[in-house]
Amino acid sequence: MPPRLVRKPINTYHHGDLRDALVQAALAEAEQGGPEAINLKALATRLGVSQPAPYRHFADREALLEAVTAEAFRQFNAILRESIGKPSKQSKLSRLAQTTLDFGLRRNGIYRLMFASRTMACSPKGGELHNAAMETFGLLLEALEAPAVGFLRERQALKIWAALHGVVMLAEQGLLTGQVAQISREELVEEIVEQSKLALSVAIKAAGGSAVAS
Amino acid sequence: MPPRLVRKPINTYHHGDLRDALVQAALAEAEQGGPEAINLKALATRLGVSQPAPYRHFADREALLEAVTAEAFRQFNAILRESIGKPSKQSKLSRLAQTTLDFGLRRNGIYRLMFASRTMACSPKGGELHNAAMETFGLLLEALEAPAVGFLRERQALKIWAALHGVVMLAEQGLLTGQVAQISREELVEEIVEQSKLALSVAIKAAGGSAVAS
DNA sequence: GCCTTGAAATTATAGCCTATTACATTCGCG
DNA sequence: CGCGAATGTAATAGGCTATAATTTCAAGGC
Repeated sequence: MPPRLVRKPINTYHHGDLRDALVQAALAEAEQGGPEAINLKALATRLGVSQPAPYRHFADREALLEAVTAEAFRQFNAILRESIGKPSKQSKLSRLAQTTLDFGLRRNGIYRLMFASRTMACSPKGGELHNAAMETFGLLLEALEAPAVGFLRERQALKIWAALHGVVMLAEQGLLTGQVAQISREELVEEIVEQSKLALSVAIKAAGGSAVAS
Repeated sequence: MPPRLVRKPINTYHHGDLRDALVQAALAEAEQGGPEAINLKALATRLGVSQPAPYRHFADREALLEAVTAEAFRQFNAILRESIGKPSKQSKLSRLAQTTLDFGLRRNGIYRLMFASRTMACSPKGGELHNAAMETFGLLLEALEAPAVGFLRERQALKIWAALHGVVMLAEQGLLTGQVAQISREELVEEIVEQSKLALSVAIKAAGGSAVAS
């Protein structure tokens, strides 16, 4: 990304930084209502420009969504990175997992934009968005401190990712309520983390102790 | 559901069974393109009625989506029930899990309608849709053949559900590809199942052998 | 058999949103 | 200064949801 220069709107005709303003405003909008809450007309009006103005910067609504999603990933990855960076009694994986849960619920609209929208599903495999998501996965992999690299570790990381993602999505859909017990989401995530660590160490031993890397 | 009577469209003015026809047509549409592919105008035209005709049977688009989602759950639950019913070398849980994966990918549009749409998220807790989803969870609970009932079993079932759901969603988003290895989704699901069964038996032992039903 | 009644569908229309086209304004570089 | 590219506006088309007023039809009571 070329650093977009920010100019003051001296005269009202040219906004000065409409592109970024649109992305930020759309992100704020999506935070509450998710992808479907992003309305180009409303955004343009709010930013004080005419309705077609956004089309100077984005080919269509979908293009704006992509830019917003990219920005969302930037923020999310930064938050994750910070969470596994700071020293703590808990393990890196546990911190990353809890941070993901918190983000996924608190900022659910943005989370859905990143992990449950057509924008991502339709994004090509080598593209910016896919790479951003792979960076997220990379952080999870990093947080999964384990002697083994390669297959075993990566498979376990994928399983953790899936479980974590599933908890967030089910919780948001109101489906994480057991019939017998009320179960705390944080506890559930913690169990997933512990269970996964255990399973990985067992798998490593089974694969032959120090003969790691696949 | 009152059994809706099916009449022959002798004269073209009255369709005769528009409500059901709409649900079925919408379900077919969603199968490919998901919830957002459901277009009342197009459905009406295809069924040979005017655009406003659907509003005789559904208050708005959302109401149709709810009916379609309910029908989807009916089908999904029936398929799951069948999968754990038939005798097999594999465990019930394994069969249910693989069936879910298959359904979630093959009929992804419908799956998203059930588990990743605003329709479900906005549906009230005691309502038809929520109950249908709880029935799905009940089948998972049933498939998780374990001596323990209560907390332990339910928590483990929720973790499995989340992991399974996560695998389907991530796979659909094209995010289930590791950096090192190509991993089969079926294998991943199988690992989740095995790992979960193991964890449950460990937890039961730790909780005090036969002193089940925490 | 006719006539009332209500369900189901129709035509017409309004409103919102996306998107395009043609025109206007401004920036900044030579 | 002046010109071209970038940015914004006005006008407009097209699609989808939804509502209002009107029409068609089946069914049952008298």
